[in-house]
Amino acid sequence: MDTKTKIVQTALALFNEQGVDVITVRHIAKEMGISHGNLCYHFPNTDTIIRQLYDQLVEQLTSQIGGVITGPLSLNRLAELVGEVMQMLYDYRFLMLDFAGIMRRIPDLRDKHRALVSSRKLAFQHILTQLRALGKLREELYDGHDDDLLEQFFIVGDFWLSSATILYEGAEENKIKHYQQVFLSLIVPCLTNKGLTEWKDIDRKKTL
Amino acid sequence: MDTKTKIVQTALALFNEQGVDVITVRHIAKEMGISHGNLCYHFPNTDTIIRQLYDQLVEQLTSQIGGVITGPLSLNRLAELVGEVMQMLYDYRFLMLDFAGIMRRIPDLRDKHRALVSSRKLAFQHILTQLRALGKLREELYDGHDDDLLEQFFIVGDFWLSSATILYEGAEENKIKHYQQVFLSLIVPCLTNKGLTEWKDIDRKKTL
DNA sequence: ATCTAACTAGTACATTTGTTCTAAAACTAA
DNA sequence: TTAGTTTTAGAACAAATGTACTAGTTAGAT
Repeated sequence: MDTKTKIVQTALALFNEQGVDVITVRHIAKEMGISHGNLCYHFPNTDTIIRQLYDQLVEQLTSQIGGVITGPLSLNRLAELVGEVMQMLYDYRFLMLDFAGIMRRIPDLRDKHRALVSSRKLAFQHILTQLRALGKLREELYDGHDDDLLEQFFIVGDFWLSSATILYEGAEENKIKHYQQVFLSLIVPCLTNKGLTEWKDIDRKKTL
Repeated sequence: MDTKTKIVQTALALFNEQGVDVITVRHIAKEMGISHGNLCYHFPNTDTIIRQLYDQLVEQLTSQIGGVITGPLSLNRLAELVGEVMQMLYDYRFLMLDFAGIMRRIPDLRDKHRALVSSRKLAFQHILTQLRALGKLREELYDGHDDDLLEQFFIVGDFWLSSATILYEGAEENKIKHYQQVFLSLIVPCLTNKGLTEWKDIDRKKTL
């Protein structure tokens, strides 16, 4: 395999295991069994690697989300999407666990992320209107509630992993499913009776 | 003022301004105009200072929350409580912005925080039952929805500041109020018509 | 007045980290 | 082959940091 991609992969693993703040180029080089001089030839510092990893994640996310908002939408499909996105975030969990710190240290990423959020915001808005058109979502409870809901999506979506490392005590393999449920329960109280029945139906099927 | 408390205060200011990860005992000492040897006499390292600051915050929080759950509860009082707690978290924002990292580095704090969360969980559960008894809160939409709601509280409550540093673009003095609104909007879709009218009434009064 | 403990300044040292440089090795194209 | 480019290893250096130590100073108790 290409040294460059191998560096990125090794870095990802180490970041996820030990945290992005304690891993240096020397650690990564040692883990790979190459000299750190060599590593610095490809990536002068860890921030460059982080940038690369972030780009990878964003690429995966946008293609995934983009695929969904074009197709037909059901609550079931929405639930699947959330699960898939969360799995991706989990694969790059080092980013999510130091989000604020990384974004402060690397301003490029902050700007890039804002762009990503804008696109995600549009996607979610699209989903809300579509659900409402299908009679599954209640009307806004007050002016601007949709915006508040979107913000909730972003906070829970970006920081469920941080919260999990502190509070979650269940089995690791159920973690994503658990927080998928927490995320989706943001929207459940906003469903109409029609939407709610559909939702409970999904739930029933899954537990079978 | 006591040197010890002055160290803690200076550290808090520097942590909040520049981030907990870039501030060392030498920085704090320099800012205070004392030798870092002296500072290390009082606090051998920054982690000890962080521990102290965390304890301060927890003390403030518990006394605040404890005061509320004993008294009579209205949605208005709940909104006030959320605002007050958020103000406290803002005063110690360095903690919230590196939450996962700090908790990983200082395991004592993680345990302490879990205890805090347990008590907060009870407090919130208490609030939910009380609101429901007063006919302001809808029944659970599905079995376990209250638990999901509590988790949402904790994620939004602990990480609104992190999200804000990345996404919030409004005026600094409106920040807390904005996220107070986002937090409270978690519960609004779960209100009964009675609760909703009361809620809108608060809103109307505030905007007057 | 004196003794003791608390406090403070400053020094010193080992590690770590980011960064740069040199030179050797491997590879590629003509 | 050969010339040039890319890749690699390793050394070297400055700056920062955690930690420990020494030696003064202060303040309060007896």
